Amino acid sequence: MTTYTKADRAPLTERQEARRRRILRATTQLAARGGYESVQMREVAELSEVALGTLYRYFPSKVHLLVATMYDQLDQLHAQLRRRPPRSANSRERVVDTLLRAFKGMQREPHLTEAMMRALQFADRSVGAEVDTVSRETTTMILEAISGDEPAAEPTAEDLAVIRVITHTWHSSLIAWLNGRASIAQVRTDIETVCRLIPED
Amino acid sequence: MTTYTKADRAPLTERQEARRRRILRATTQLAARGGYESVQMREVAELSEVALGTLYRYFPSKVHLLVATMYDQLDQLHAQLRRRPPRSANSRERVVDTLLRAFKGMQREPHLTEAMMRALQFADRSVGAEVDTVSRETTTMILEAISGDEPAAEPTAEDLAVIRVITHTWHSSLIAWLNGRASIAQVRTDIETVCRLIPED
DNA sequence: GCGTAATCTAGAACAAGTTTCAGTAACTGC
DNA sequence: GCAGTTACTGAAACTTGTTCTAGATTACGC
Repeated sequence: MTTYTKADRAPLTERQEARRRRILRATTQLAARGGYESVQMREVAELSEVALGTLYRYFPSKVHLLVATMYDQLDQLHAQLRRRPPRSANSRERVVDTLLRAFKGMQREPHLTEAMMRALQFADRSVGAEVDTVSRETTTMILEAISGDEPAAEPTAEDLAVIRVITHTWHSSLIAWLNGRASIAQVRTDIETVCRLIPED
Repeated sequence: MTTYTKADRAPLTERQEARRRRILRATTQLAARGGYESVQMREVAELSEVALGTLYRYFPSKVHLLVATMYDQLDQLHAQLRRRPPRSANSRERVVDTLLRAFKGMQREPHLTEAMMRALQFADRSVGAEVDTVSRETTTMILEAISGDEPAAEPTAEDLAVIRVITHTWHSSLIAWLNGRASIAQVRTDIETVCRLIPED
């Protein structure tokens, strides 16, 4: 069993780590207030007390910054899920529970969610690595929900395909809700619908 | 049965209609050449021989412009599908065929696809109406594939949920491919996987 | 501690989306 | 066919993401 370490990055000095945290905190704060367009690079720099150039050295674009923020938030969610994992009897239910719980959290900070999701969807090739990181973390979370207490078998290609489809639905559906094109009930329905792809156990 | 008319817009004079066409053509051209970032509003204006202000009168933002382009392309695809509809025996297969055929078309113009898809995913509330239009058209296409030659029954809420999930997967999967994060085979797999939600008939 | 290289700062400069405005052209109702 | 309104043009201005520069600061090997 591997330990879950932070994503590998070039090693940072303490002050650098602190700067990085300040930047992410400022981003979260601004995003929570007004969503994607309220995250303005100059404001992030000012609020985190860092020069604009430095901000760009840490995160090479606004999208990188927001995807990193997403990873950060996802990490917190993941930790929370490990503390109190869903307790339903079958894997399908556990996945639905997991996603609905995540959704509930996101409803509490719709602007923040919007900012992160927009960035994630808008990301192009240059953000590939970071998006993959988020994607892997999401996959892990769903896999853990599927396995429950069990030893967590190696996922098959089929499993991974299903998880990809679930993730796709999860993201698009969330965006539709954030844009007022889908109701909360619809998001829930979509999640339940797509989770029917998980074989009963 | 309702006739399939063009999306309703304020009535335009002939020259206005011509301007609109020129703009969309220019957009398609630029997008096909270099994708989302090559569609620059000043260039679109110049290429379509229209003042920048006029461009903005017709399409209030770059995203509006690209979503309108998407609708336009979708319309052509739809017409083509009506001429030569998929002939498979069951609805599930027909939907898979439809989406794979669309995918094949998109592989021919990856930059154009990228531009339209990025815009569609990035669109916020202000583009809600236009995105809905695209969404309805897509839904119609999938519904027609499901019904085949049959009279096309009124879709149930369940049908619509499945179609939403399919559409979500379709879009996200395409984006992942365009960004080099998924292979063509993966897109195909994802489509086949999500289509298992369509009940056998 | 000292010299050197990497990092950080403040601020200007640049790029592309969007807005604005004064003047001209095209349509509409009569 | 004309008056009045609406639409179009060309150009400048404004906004925000991104890049660049010169000088100050910090980290690091010795």
